[in-house]
Amino acid sequence: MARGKIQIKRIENQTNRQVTYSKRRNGLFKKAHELTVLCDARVSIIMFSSSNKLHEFISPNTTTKEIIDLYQTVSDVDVWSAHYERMQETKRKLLETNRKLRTQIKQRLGECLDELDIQELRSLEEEMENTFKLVRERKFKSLGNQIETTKKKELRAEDPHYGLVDKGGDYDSVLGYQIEGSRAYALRYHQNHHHHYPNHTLHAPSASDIITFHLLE
Amino acid sequence: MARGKIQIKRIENQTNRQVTYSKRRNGLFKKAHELTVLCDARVSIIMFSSSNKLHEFISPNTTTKEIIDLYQTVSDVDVWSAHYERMQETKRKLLETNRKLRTQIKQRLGECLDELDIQELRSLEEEMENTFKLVRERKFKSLGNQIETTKKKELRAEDPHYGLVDKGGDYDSVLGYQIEGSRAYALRYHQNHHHHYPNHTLHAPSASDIITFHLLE
DNA sequence: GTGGCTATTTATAACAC
DNA sequence: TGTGTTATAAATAGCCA
Repeated sequence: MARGKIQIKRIENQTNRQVTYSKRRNGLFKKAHELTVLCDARVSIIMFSSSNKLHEFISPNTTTKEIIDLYQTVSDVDVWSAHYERMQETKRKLLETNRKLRTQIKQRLGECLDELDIQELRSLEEEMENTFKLVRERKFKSLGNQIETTKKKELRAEDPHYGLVDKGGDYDSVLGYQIEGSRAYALRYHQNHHHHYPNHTLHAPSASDIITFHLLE
Repeated sequence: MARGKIQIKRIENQTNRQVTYSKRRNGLFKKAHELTVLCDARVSIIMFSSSNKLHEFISPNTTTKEIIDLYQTVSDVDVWSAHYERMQETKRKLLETNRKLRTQIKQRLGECLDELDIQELRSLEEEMENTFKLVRERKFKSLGNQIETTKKKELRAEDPHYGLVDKGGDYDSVLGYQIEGSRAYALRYHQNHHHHYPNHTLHAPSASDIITFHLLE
């Protein structure tokens, strides 16, 4: 018998509280189940007792994970906000950094020069010249190494048939530029011209040079 | 009047179902609230109607996020894994792209040339020369514009005091080109292992797990 | 989609085993 | 701890606004 009006107030007696928790929990779950069936709704109840024991109810034909996923999608209270927003922010910054890097590369391909002022143009000009020289040097060195290697090889093979200069003149056809990267995106740059290098006696101009940058998104 | 025994079976009448949903939902929430107060428990109810409308109850002094976090920790249901992994993958790709972009810029500054083969060096050399020319042209054009502007200004101001050549002759001493966007990002993952409770199937941890992403500079 | 109303059905507090 | 009983409080279906 429910003797006397029930006070909605914390039950101080530990035992009574525990008993009430158990009974009312069952009542709540029963109601939830009825609601599910009667009204064709999906209900998730997650509860922790004062002693931190977990009990849950979930409507048949669904899962707690589903409900929570849906909850997150539908509600603006994104439950996972702390992590989510931090990761979103990180992503935003990475994309921004990425964008800047792409711009810089474009400028080094001679594009988007409108955005630069005179000082920047001057610096970029200088940079291009410097790097051009560095790369040329490096190329010579690389060529030299290859020639050395080839020379030694040929000597070892006792095969004096080929001349060194001829060997060197054919290098353009030796190596194929390998394009790495699957998801080709962003920027692609094809070049197809001959170039004359006034101070460059060793250079053997190729039929076509192709430079391709595949930048992943 | 509760006329007749209630059948726990889907209410086919759309209107009645809606009304019952509304009323029973309130009843359920009321019960949940009472349980919260009487038994000092924490309850989260998330429900979706048959028309996919979201309704939720959450005990005072807590949040749905708290409950779900705790639920995830205690139960084996990894509620966030899908989102988490998706974002991790995105971040990983962005960082990788970033790294490649940086490498390309470095190569255009004459660094990291060791990684390039002879063909790549040749292409890069050509690129540098081309861009150098383009930038130089652009610079001249820009300078020309400035000189024109200055000339007109001075003519208008009737101030022949300054020579045009002197005006333009000092540009090289101005600021160098700054490469920006060279910040490095890194990701840290902290997780406190929760306690193991051998005798409890489900129990709340005393310390919650924390996942933190640090954006490093 | 609420907010009464009322006859009934349900839930449950207190007690007992 | 759990389970049952019972007097009473609450919930609520159907109806009207």
